[in-house]
Amino acid sequence: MTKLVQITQPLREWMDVFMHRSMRGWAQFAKSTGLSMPQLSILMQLHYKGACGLSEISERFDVSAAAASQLADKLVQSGHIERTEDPNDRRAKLLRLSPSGEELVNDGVEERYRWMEDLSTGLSADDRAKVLEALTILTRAAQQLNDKK
Amino acid sequence: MTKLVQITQPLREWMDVFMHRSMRGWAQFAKSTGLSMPQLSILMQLHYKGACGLSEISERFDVSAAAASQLADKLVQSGHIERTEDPNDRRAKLLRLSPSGEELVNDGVEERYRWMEDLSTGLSADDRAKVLEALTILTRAAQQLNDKK
DNA sequence: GCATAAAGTTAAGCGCGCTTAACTAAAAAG
DNA sequence: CTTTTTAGTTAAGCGCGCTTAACTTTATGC
Repeated sequence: MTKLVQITQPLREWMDVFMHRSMRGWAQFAKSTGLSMPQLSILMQLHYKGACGLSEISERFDVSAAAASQLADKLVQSGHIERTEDPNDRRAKLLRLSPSGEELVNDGVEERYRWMEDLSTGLSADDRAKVLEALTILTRAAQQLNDKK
Repeated sequence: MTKLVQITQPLREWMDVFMHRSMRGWAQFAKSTGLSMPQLSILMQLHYKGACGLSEISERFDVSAAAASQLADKLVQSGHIERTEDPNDRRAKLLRLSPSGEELVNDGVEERYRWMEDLSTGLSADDRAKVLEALTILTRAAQQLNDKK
């Protein structure tokens, strides 16, 4: 237990800093692009998980099919996504990022990365190596935790 | 430059995992409490930065004074914050978390922490020590970066 | 002391995200 | 081959967050 107590404090401090930073950052980015958070979330989803149908959007974001359809509509109209027919199922539509949508998400993600990269470039080579190793450990642990559940 | 290239990849992977996780988590938490994200953000603010006036809310969230006032209204009505007079300036109001508001934010924060603590408890003592050290380094670096700007 | 600035409130109005309900069309099940 | 399920759309309606505009009250600057 003493080990856990020891690690708890730094863990929490880091999470506070990082969560604050990234949430603020995304909110600002959304505002700067004129997108709402739900719209931006859909773009992010398509970026990270690839093209999918509307029902998948509706499920992952826990909203009605109608809501998903309407959100997608706006994103099509603003040119950020493309809605094509699914060749395997003529009921379904395939949503995918348009080139401009892809660029937009990339810009947002890059902006977010930049802060952390600035952080790491200010470190000594030694510290940077430690951070690198720790993040690799954490990322792997997160994947394992995800797989289990 | 090779050092930077080396660290870039793990940094980005970790950020992807962590940002995803925390954003999803907060969105779900907001939904479960019946609060909107703007409302929750104000509660978080009061939690981390302490009581403040409406003008400060309006400034930090980049919304009009009217918007801030109305949001505060709802939070008062739902019992999450208290709006009292500022003894030093009779124009100003002081917003602070009510006990129930404090509890709500704490619950949300705890929930967020838990994931990361679960992550770290799955690690070997050795890895945990490395993570601990790295996060301490990063937190300090973040504070320095903040101070500079 | 008087004009100006600052803090907050209230009201009208707009777009958005969301829901339910009613619908079309295609796939799956029997 | 008919019934049921699944994917998606459209329309009506609601609450919310936000803005501008008009206003009150208190503090500040000259």
